[in-house]
Amino acid sequence: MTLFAEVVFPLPVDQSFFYVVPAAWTGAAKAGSRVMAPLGNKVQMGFIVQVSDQGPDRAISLKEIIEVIDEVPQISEDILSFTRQLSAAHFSSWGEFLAASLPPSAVVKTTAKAFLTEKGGDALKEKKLSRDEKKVAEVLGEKPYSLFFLRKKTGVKNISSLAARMEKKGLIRVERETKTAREKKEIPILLPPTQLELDFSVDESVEEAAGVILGAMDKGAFAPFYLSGPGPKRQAVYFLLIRKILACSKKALFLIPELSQAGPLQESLEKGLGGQAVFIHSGLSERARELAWQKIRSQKAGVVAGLRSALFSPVERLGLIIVDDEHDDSYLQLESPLYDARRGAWLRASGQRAALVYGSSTPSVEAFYRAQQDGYLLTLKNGHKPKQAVVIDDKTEKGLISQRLASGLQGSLDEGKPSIVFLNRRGYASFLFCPRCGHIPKCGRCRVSLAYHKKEDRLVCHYCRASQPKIAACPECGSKVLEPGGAGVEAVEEELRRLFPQARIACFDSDRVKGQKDRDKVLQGFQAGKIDILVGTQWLAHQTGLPPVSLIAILNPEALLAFPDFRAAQKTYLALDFMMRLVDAADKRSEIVIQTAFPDHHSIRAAARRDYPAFYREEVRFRRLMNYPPFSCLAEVLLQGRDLRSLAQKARDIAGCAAAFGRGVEILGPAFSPGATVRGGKRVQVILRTQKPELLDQVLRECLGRIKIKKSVWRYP
DNA sequence: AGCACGCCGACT
DNA sequence: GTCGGCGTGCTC
Repeated sequence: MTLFAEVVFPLPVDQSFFYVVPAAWTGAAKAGSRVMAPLGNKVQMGFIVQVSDQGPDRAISLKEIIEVIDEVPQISEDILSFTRQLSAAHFSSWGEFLAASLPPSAVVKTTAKAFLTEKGGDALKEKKLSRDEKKVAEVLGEKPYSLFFLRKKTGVKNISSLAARMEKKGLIRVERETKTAREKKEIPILLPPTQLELDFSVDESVEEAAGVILGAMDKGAFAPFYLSGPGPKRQAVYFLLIRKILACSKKALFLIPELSQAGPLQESLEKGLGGQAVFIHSGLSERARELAWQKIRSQKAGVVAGLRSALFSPVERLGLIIVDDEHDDSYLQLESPLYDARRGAWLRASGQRAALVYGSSTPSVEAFYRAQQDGYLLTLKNGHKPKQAVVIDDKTEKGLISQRLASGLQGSLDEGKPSIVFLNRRGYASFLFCPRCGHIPKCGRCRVSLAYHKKEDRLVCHYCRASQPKIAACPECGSKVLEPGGAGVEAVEEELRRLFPQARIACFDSDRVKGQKDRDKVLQGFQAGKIDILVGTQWLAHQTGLPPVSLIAILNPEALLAFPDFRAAQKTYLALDFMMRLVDAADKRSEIVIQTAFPDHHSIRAAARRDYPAFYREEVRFRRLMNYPPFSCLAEVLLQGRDLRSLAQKARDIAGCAAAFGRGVEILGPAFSPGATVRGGKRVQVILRTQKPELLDQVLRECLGRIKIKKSVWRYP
């Protein structure tokens, strides 16, 4: 009897492949085993996901598996089933998810090394080679290189096909070898100076919430919860739950969205649980990562904490998954394999009959609503009211920095305390305009206004990053003056220097701060008190190791409201809340100033008062009125491609397919996606909306199953 | 992802 | 006319 294996590969391909299992391997070939199998003209590592005596439905000639690597399957049933569901939910590669659940050493990669042949050497001497061939031959003349380095050294874009052509001609020889991941340098987490743990008391609301969850955990069934309340109180609940998990020798996963919050958690996990906790993050060295994985796989880690990818840790006897700061969109992985770790946590917890606890002090509207409706919301008492912000109406002020803010900054300077000024706009001005004819220089490709960067004296397109020298005169009417509009961080920095010539001011944006070195230099300088005022974009707020400061100023947060996204208000609220957290709560004289043209918008007003319920009430009203999630189901389908014509055709195919479902499916678009051009490709978006989630599932499966194109799908709720 | 095949502009 | 650029499609 012939045995067949269905195999998936860690490639960005949402598809499985069938192979014949040779007699020699029939014993070892099991679902979850790693195999080496021929794919195209290479041998690739893949994962068996199913073994059966039935081949595929369609008649295709099958190849044989070359080798079954594992005697015992490396991937457990649980992980197999979890990743299959996750992949189906996101139209994302199953094989890539499986690779994510293995230590780097277990992911076999094939690398190609190129050697110059004698014939190639002769051809180089005799100058018989084309421009690119010559480059390759010259580089390989020194010594053999991998294709990866060959591309770097020669700058030839399509190096693999060139190498293949040269190999055919006998100019070079390409040897393939299987390799495990290469060594990486360790990046330590910058710990912020120890902050006072306010309000860590276990009050009755903490005990009550923990009691409810513990009760559900005792039953050993899947149970979701949403823990709404201040951070320290949530932390207290989490630790009660974890202690219980460890007591009955089960395991817990603890997810956080970003490294910037990792420091304190890592500390308290290590302090509180000793050797039981493993923290995995992107900064770990290969060796440290390997050790962590060994500890997880030998089931010695009671708690695995980390960012979204920790979700794939192969822990058995999983009893609890914590997803803290649920509102944070860092739970979305935007590169292949695409997924939403919040949805993933739900799938994994329900598959392994574990308790699931989402937590946040500023929940996403969709999740909060659902928790309320389905009766799994647990609210923790608010402790000390956090510091509120002073809101200044921009329209009544002249200049970039209001009187009120200037005096606040002066106060901080006088006391020798640090301040941060946020403005989410890079460069000096977001556009230039001609005061005589009103012309605004635009990017030829993206048709958006060009930003002016004064330091480089250039015009830059913030969409496609193309830049050009500043234009001296208006190209329309020849006027010699072009005026800046829409002030950016550079302009704020300039204005601050004018107002406070004696102050030490630095600017933190992606233009000025490039790479780890710059970053550390500025942040360490700020930590050490060598900078009085730090000006930055929102990027600054997401850095690890920022010390609490005595004045936070936020300029024009309303820019975030302009995004064409139904969650714009929520994003604005979250961004404001996030920046405001950096204020030094222990310093009674510290303050937060928000300068805005929309002081009455509900997200700005509520954020300034740190009043999430007020924001939620207003936002839910708006969502209901507009029939947005959570009152409908919405999927954003994003298509990527270089050729606009075929892109548009496929977008229309999808829209047409969805239209066949009739009135129950609302189709918005196709339209160009905000974000326009990415890496030489255009993006087109189709939004589908239904009332019932099952219908949306069905439509997506039907419409996206067959149409082959690089796509990403995000669903709400 | 990697690689082959196929179609268009600038060169021996 | 070819070379080589990129765009499209396939890999069991």
